[in-house]
Amino acid sequence: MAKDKKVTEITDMDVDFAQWYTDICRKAELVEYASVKGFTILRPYGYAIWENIQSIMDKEFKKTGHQNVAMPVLIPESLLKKEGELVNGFAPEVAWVTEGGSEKLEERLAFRPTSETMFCDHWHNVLQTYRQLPMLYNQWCSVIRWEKTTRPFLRSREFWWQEGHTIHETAEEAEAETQQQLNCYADFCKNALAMPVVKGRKTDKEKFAGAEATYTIEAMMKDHKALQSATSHYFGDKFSRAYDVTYTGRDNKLQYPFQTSWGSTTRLIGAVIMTHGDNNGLVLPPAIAPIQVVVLPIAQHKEGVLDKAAEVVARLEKSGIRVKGDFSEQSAGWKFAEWEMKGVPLRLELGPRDIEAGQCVVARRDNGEKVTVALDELENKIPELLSAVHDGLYEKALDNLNKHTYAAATVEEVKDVFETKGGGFVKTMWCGEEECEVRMKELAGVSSRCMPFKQEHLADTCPVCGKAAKTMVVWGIAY
RNA sequence: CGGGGUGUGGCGAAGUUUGGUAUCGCGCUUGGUUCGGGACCAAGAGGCCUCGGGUUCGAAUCCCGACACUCCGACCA
Repeated sequence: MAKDKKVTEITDMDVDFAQWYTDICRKAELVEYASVKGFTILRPYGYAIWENIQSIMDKEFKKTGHQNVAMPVLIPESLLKKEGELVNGFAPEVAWVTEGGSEKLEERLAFRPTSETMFCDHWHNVLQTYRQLPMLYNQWCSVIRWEKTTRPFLRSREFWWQEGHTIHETAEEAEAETQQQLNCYADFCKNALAMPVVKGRKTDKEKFAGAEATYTIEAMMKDHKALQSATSHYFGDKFSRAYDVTYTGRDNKLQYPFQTSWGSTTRLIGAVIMTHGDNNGLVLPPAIAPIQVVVLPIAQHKEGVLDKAAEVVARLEKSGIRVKGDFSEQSAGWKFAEWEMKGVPLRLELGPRDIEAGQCVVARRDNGEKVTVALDELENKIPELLSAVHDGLYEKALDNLNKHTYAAATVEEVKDVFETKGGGFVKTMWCGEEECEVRMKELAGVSSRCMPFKQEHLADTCPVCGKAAKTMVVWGIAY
């Protein structure tokens, strides 16, 4: 294997990408399997990543006027069934409660797979006047969907997420909210996760059950597969009508509000693993890394080393950096490998020679580069280096996305990308017919990821049927 | 849900074909020597062999069943 392979606990990604992914999830101590199939335990290190994601995102939501609420976990069957499309979409994966204590329940209760119905029921009760609009709600919770095959973070029967639900006076306002939140996600991916995404609209076939329009951000993983990383839905007044959510409008007439919902999940952690990870393990963007800098004393038995290292930790902590000193008895080499596997962005080495020279060695996790930093300048240099790691990660991810995005004019060309070029995103024109979308899946094995907002005119005709093309679609193999 | 693979101390495996006292490496504990890329020596601890039935004097091993994990499809955040 390559010389830079230093962690042997992790299967190489080029040998077995799926195994590599699972190895990271387990060996970096992010998750552990629970005793029920498809349920996972988020361990302290994994949960800390999620907490960082939550705290950054939550602040963004609040900046635009959203408020957090908590809805019940159980939904009565009758309530869930009021909107036909949503029920049909989720029916195969709903888990039910049928007993309470020793009593059989009169009516089955669904574990929430998503909470549109609960929000609508609540709004039905509390909404009176246009003066209360818009209502901009969000909740952080877990939901249950009885998936058939499961993988940590990517697909599990319970997952943690945030679901935003809003109602508005006008369709335009609701549409704008949908776009605003999609952009919020895309910005988050870029600024916090160092992950570029393609923004676009889902085709009718791929959109959320019951939505009028679904918008998505799609990211490309290191194996060139697509990962839907967040979605934002516009519902029109469909749910309002189904759940009888009404208010008295400015015209003193009864009106139905226009609704949106938008969500992102712990899947984002899976996205980070597969966007930045390497053969030595996890690589975390600094913004969400539970530990941004690990301080490793070298020859720590020697006089003064541990004291100096503790001093460095305290100074960095004081300047607001998430820092940990590893003063355990393990050898230096072992610690290097361990913290590399856990994806810590910066490693700060401090040995007797450094102390004498008034400096330390800082190694970047993203590219392995080592630089010598004067101890006096730590408070300035460490944030600079963290920011450099972020940029380095983003550049690399963007390069991966660009290098594996193709344009195709025929079905054969689409197939060729997946058969000989190792896959990626393929842009083609499309007539807009679902029949052609299905046919593309049959012929080339790809599904439509989205119709990007950034449209290009690649050709005049649909590569499947040859009729006049309406829009450009991006195809890929999805997780 | 269809098709493969796997299940043995915390982790990774050998043993299963041909039934006969449960093995190895890592990790863990204690002591010592080490310490700038996964150190070494010594002594220890730890296992209803995934679970449930069956066959047998005797089952990790053979038979039946269940469950879990995993990979490839279909479905989905």
